[in-house]
Amino acid sequence: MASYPVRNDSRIVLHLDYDCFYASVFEVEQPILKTLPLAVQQKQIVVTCNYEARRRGLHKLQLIRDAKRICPDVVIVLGEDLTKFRNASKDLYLFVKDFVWGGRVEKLGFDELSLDVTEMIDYNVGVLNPHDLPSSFFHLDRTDPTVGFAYDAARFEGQTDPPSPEGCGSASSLGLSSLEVRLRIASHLAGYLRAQLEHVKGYTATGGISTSKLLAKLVGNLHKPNSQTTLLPPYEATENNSQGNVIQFLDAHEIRKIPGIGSRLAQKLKDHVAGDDATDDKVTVKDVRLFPGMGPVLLEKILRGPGAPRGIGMRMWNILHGVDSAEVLEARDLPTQISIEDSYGRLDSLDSVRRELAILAKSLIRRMRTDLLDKTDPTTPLGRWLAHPRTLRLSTRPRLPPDSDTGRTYSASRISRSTPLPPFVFALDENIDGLAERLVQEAVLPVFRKLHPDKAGWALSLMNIAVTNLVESAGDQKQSSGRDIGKMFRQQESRAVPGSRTPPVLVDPRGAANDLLDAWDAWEETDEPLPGRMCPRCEARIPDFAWQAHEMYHSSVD
DNA sequence: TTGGTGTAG
DNA sequence: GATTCTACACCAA
Repeated sequence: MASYPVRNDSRIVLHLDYDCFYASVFEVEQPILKTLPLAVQQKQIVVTCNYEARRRGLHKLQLIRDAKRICPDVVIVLGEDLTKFRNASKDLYLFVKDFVWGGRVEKLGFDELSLDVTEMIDYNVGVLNPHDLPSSFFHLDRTDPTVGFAYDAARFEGQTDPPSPEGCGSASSLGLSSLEVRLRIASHLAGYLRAQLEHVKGYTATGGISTSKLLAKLVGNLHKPNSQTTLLPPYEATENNSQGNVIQFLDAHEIRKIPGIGSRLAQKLKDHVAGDDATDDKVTVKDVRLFPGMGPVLLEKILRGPGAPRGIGMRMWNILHGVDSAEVLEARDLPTQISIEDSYGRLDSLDSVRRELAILAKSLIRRMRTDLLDKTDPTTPLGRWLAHPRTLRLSTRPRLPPDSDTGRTYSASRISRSTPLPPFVFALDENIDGLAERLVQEAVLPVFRKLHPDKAGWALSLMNIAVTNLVESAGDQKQSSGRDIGKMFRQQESRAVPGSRTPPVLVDPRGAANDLLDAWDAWEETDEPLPGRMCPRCEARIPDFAWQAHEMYHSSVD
């Protein structure tokens, strides 16, 4: 017999999805909009619209022209600048995270969260009074028993899938699996969090409750908007339920609807299970799962190819059985890249390119300052860089992809080139416009020529500039990469060059410190005294290997 | 490290 | 498909 994946249902995961998020941000700003059909515009399309607009036939990714024709009184707001969405998203994230023990909240884009609430649920299972489930109290705080909310633990909050037979109340609770109890309690936590989100912050959300990110997200899609769904046990096969609800639930899904299976993977899977003739058929998870010979090995063979991750066969086999071991990860402190882009009808003169690049560069430097600067430290009033991107990337999209005739194969529509990011962009006392102009002149235009060496002939529909390759500054309290800054200072003192009166200063840790740290590691291997010289500004001894960075520090701070 | 693909919202 | 403006993981070279 082939071996089948085994689910680990020890965790409880909530998924939250703010309803039509961009539109809601405007509605919170201007509540009158809630009563009107509202569409958010980027360029010539409706990126999202509120439910009043959907009732009148509008939908996401619709042409503005069509939207106006179908619903002439639609209110249209511009949503190309993502700043306010980014800010609202962060605010809501921090709001929710405050409730969740251990801060186990992961962000998926601007409008979705996954919460690992296992600890909270298991604690609340422990304090349950099995003789009086209807008057339970959910404890949101381990230490203060007054913090929480009353709820009825004999029933599920919101919807379930499959729908729960009415009237299976506390009487049957004796024989209930602990998973059912835990999911029931979790459904009330989800309901509470959604109510808080709505009443405190003004945002409605849709929820999903299950035992993994995958299942919670999928089941959350069942009842939208402003509702929630719990995937009901039994998850495993029983006498009455030959498959278990997880397989039942997943099997009905079209393969493309499974998170992680995009159009490419879906097409490959369809080609194999449906064959070349039946191209229009909807292929479901069940069709793939039960295909003759199906298993991790066949899946690996089907899905292998350029760009496919290793081990994808096994991962896919797991997913087809509802097995998702991916942990809920806390959102990063810092992004791995920041990019700004704009699209254009036709960009074909160097002058217009230069103008647009300057606009993009300004936004990029603004973003770097808002996302990469620590402004909380009073000793550095202008802010302190938490990370220094080392690479600048320019991407463009030619108006027509050169390989557009055959329609058959892929159109790698974007092309890009990179260059080191010149450090002057980190100067905080210069104005952004000046820095942006200089950045375009000295870095972006040279890469542009690398991308488009021909003087003409190109016509661009999109340009994107990004900073990547972020090197975190050696943090003041945080370990930058497992290295102990305090130890470095201590060792340095104990081995200070004889005759130097002042204790040596290594270098300001806000600089790009990684090269220094490497040099330090190398020196630690030796028994040599540390060579260095005095800095007149600091009246301190600076190690030679740190001298260059130390001068940069003065030039950027003074 | 760079340039590109695929996925997501 | 691509339409918008991103962000991330992962691949080969």
